[in-house]
Amino acid sequence: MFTETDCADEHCALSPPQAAYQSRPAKASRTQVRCSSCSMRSACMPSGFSAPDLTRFDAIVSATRLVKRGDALYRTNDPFQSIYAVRAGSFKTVVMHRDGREQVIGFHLAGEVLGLDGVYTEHHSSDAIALEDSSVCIIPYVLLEQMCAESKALQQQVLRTMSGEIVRESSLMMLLGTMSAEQRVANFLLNLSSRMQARGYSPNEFNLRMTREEMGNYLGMKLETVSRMFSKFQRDGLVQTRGKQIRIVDIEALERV
Amino acid sequence: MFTETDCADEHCALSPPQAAYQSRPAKASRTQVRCSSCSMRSACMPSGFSAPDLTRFDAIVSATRLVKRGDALYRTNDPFQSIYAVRAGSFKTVVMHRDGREQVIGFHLAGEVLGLDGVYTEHHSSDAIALEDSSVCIIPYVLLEQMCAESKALQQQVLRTMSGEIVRESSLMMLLGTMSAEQRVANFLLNLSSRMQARGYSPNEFNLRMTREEMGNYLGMKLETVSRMFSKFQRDGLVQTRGKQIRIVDIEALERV
DNA sequence: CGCGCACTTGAAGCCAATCAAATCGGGTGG
DNA sequence: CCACCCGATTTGATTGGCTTCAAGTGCGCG
Repeated sequence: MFTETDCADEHCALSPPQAAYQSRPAKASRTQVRCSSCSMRSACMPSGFSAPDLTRFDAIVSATRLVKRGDALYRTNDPFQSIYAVRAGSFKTVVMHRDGREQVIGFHLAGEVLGLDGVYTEHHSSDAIALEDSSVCIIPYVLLEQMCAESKALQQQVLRTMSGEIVRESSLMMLLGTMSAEQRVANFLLNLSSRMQARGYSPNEFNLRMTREEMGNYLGMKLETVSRMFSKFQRDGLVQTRGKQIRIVDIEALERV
Repeated sequence: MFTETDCADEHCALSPPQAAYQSRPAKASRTQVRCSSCSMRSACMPSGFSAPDLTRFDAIVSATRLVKRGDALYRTNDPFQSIYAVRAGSFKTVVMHRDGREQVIGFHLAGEVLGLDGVYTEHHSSDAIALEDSSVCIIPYVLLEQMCAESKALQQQVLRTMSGEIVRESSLMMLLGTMSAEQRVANFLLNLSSRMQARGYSPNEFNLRMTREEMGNYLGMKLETVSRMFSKFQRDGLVQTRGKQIRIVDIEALERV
């Protein structure tokens, strides 16, 4: 929900280099962006918004921010002020263990929301790192809260989004708690595939924006194991990979794993 | 948040058997219960509620329901109508894999909320099973939504609760993704310990309400492994166990694991 | 061109799962 | 009250899957 994109870019790096990327702390750009004309809108705001709702919402989402590959949108313990919608690019969110090991909580594509973890304590409890040069819409939380009191549709949407995050995390726990390495990787690819499809890309062929290690940190396994599973799927004719390029050859077989 | 208990019972089974337990689908009892006089209130509604807020909230939480040990409060795909606050007793929430393996998503003690997963699709995405004879406060979601539009404090509280659930699940993912069996069990005991303490019980000595298998399904391991870790901690003088009774002897050592 | 980083692949080791058996404990019926 | 039963738990022996360690390859970029 809540994203805006006026550029129909390739969901990879930001399309034209309209401005030099800023380093943190970055000033947000105030170029007029509009949800009403955003190409991510269908992914971002699943219907139900009336025209006046949309107009009001446009008003509070007046800024965007560019985040360079590898940079943080926010970090653990940063004070919570806004949630973000990915306009273009992609992010990972990560929680760190004291010993340095990290668990990737999620990968976030264009049209998805980031930062809801901060509502609880008013501080973020994870790091959000850009996997590529990316841009986000900034949604100041106090304004969102305020608008929720005024618009029933928006309130419902916010609650639904939060609940969706809870459900998403539940199924990741299922994956981490009960599945074999092979099943985890298959599951991961299928999940990415359907999300790519929902964004209008081919579900069978796309680019992985994260490293094997990041996938491993997401799936609860080592990068070598991820690599081995990719090789195995390739041997068995389920996928074809070349580095970060992936082509899903036999989606049904992948589902049966 | 949102629990009520007028009986200061032993956080285990329901205190006096005031009524025969009903089987599902159960009619909710309409005995007058009040958040304002609820012993779980501090755990349930972390301050910030004005007197009028509280009164209004009392009005929508007018019913409770008894759930017998082993029975479901709701099941996956049940239509979502209410969220629940545990008044007395305890629950597990579970998601099932197609092959029958199950992942326990959480254990819920008195004063904790259940059912937020249902907001997303208007159907529950997990089963909630009572670990012992328990009772819950029923909070009809449509009324809650409505009241959220009227009370800023309540709206904030609901959003915070949801966010808290997201954060809680994140740290469980961290556990499942990165920790050894030993660390998982230690972590689990410490977590329970602090929650018992928050409820006014001894943090060092309490009853485990779930079986070894349920702990294993929560921690992503087999019941035998859970048992072995308990034995190991006992050998090393960190805890003493006798069946479901547990006494934490060396909490610092447990934290260092 | 060559450096560094990401990735692949092989071999060995280890932790947790599996299989198996014994014990405990609570509840029941004789 | 006691014998018995069944589920829960503990413990041991073995297996297997994933990690660890190590070496080598591929590739983008300065």
